[in-house]
This record gives sequence, C-alpha cells and structure tokens, in this order.
Amino acid sequence: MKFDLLHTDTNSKARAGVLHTAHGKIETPIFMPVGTVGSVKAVQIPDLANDIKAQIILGNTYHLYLRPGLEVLEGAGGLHKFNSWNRPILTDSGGFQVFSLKDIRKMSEEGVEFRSHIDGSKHFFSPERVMDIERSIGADIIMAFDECPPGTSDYNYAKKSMELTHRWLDRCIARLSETEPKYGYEQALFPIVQGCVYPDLRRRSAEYIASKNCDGNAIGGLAVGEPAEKMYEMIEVVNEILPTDKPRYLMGVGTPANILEGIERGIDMFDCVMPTRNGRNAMLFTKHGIMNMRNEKWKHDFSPIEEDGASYVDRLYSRAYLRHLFIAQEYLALQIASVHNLAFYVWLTQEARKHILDDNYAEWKKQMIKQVTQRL
RNA sequence: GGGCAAAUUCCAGAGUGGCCAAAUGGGGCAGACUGUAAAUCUGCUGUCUUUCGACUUCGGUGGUUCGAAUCCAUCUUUGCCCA
Repeated sequence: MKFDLLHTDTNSKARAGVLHTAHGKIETPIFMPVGTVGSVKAVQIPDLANDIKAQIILGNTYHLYLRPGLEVLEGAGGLHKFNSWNRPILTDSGGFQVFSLKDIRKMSEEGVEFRSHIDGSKHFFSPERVMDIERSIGADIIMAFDECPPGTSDYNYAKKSMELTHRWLDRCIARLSETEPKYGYEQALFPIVQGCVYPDLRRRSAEYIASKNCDGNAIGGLAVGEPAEKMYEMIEVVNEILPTDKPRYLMGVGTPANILEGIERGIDMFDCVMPTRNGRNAMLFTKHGIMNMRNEKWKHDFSPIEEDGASYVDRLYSRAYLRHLFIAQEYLALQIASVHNLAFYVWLTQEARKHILDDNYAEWKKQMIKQVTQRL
C-alpha cells in the first residue's frame, strides 16, 4: 500500500494525499461510510458509488463473524464479492465492541469473550483470531484488535488498557506475518493509538505505534465521552509523533465540525455512523446547517431538500415530502436521508481537499464550521 | 311508536363515590444519537405559574353527598332490537 502526500496547507496541518489500495485509490482527506454488517444501512451500492461518490466503506469483524459467518464470506470469495462493492474496504476489528458491548463481554490478557448480542452464544476474540477473521473478510485495510476504553477512564485504567492494546498489536503483527491473504491481494494493517485523554499516554502510544512502521496509523478511543476540546488536544499531541508520510485515521469521528477540526490537525481518514444513524432518525446535515426533518416547520416547505446539495436526492425531493415520509414512517425516508447525509459528508471532505490543494484550508474551514453548526 | 345500551381530555379506550387533570395505546410537538446490540431512545401533550401550587374539565341541565367522570332525575345525541 502506497500513500502519496500531495500537499500540506501553509496555515494549518491539513494534508491532501492519495492512498493506493488493491481495489483502487482513495483521495484524502476522506470520509468513509460505515457498513457494519456488510451494508451501508438503507443505501444501495450504485448510489454509494455514483452519487455519494464513496471511495471506501467499512465493515465490522465482530458483526460479520457472527452473521453471515466466515463460511459464507469465504464461499463468496470475500466481502467485496459478497456485497458487490468493488472499491476499497476497511474492517474494524471488534475493538469498538469491547467498548459498546461492555455488559456482555469479559476481558483478559489473552483476549475478549463476547456473548453474541444476537443469540447470547459465547465467542472468544484474541488478536490472532481477529487477524484470521479479517483475512477471511478480505478488506484492503484491517484494523488491529484493541481495547477502546471509555473517555471517562482514570489514568491507571487508561495506562493498563493502552499497554494491553500494545501487546495485542504485537500479536496481530506476528499473526499477520505468519498468514497469507486469502484472495490474492494485499491487506494493510493499521495499528491504533490509545491513551484516553492523557497527553503523556497518548505520546507513548503514538511512539509505540509509529515504531511498527505500518502502512497507516489510526487514533482510537476518542469521541467516547470526553469533551471535544480534549479530543482536539489529543489529536494534536499524537499527530506530532505519527509519521507524516503515512495516512492517519481518526476512528469513529464525527460531526461535520469534528471532521473539519480533525483535518486541520492533520487527519486524513474518518468514519462515523452519524450520517447514517442520525439520518435514519430524521437529522440532516447540510452545508447550511442541521435540519430535523420531523419538525413541523417543514410541513409546507416545498423547496428542495438542499438546492445546492451534493446528491441528486437534494433536488429531486422537497423538504415537505421528506418530512411526510418520516412522519408516515416510510422506508424511503431512511434511504433519502442516508444518501443525502453521506453525499454531504463525502462532499465536505473532498471540498476540504480542494481547499488544501489551493492552500487556503484554514480560512475556508472557519467559515464552513459557522455554517454547518447552525440549526435550520 | 316501544324497549335496551352508550356518550370521558385530538382519536381509540380504561376508570364506576375521595389515592383523577383522569390508566394504556395511537396521534401530535420537541430533543438525543460520534470505530452501529439504534428505521432507536427520551421528554412533553387541559389552562395559568419559574417552582410550590391554583383553576376549569369527563354530552346538557338540575339534584343527592363533606366530596361526583363515577349515584339520582330529566333533556339531547348515537347504536342495536321490537313494531
């Protein structure tokens, strides 16, 4: 995997680059839609590719392992063939589920025992097991198995958790070196920086992760309950250490404003469920602000969803119609909102890229943050 | 023409003497959501007040009672049955 850093903004740390994978290139900074179970919820592949212009999507190791299971994924010839997305895919390792499923899992040095959220059955994830599963899924970028501790963790817990994540990383790397890709193309491992909101831990973690010389590096354990300012501070601390010639992925972030702030601090890749989940819950992100499409104020507003929006749905449908679909609980509402939000998110990162290449990112960002945080 | 039953807050529908401004569901209004256990969850939904609380409501009117959505009389309307 190769990363070309094209330009760094003069007045900020924002970067524009190109990441080359076995399934095509990714122009960074980029937002990556989340498709946990192998599907970006409510969105068809043609819309994802042609309208939203997604360049890479996510899948989740834990979810795909439980359902449909490895036999089916291997039988299909990997996730790309299974879900018909022939562009790059990144799989998360299940590390986030160590956080989100904290009530139905047990952690040890060896790994994590999960109770399936589907049927309660027991499953054991070790770093080695996770690497094997990610080989079977066949994503272009595979995440190391980590623990994502809550943003409210105390120093001692954060330190122990970070050290465990580091030991698990070594085991991931070892396992990967002992195994071959199953479908004949390269899979790149991205390790994950942890350390909660503690600068010295973040520094130590970033140094450790950087020393592994992987094809890209991720920052995890942010936007999990800590204040946004802490998150920005941690990004700054970590990005001083992570190599500039490798892509940096901020995991699970975030709001449009979070993403713009992240880009300014040198992040290249983002993913978040917010555009899809919040979209399904009637929240639209636009370049002019946030809209709750269930609100009565749209009832008689027959203007387009977003006149100058990035998707065809923005001009095809009116606000009043979309509100009607949400109120009537029509499936089409979920699809329109998801397509709109994802198109906006991808547009936002690609627009940021243009302004980085034009060397005026910082001032553009300032204006854009004002717009996107408004409530319409 | 006669008999029976019923009328409750936006709707449906509980409540059958004090714990009732009135269950529950729906509808309506607003909010939350950050590597997806989420097409989910939370709050409000008689009026006034920041709170405590006050006031007006259960088809109409008039009674009984310390106290009525609940009991009585009568009227109105609706449904069913008999002519």
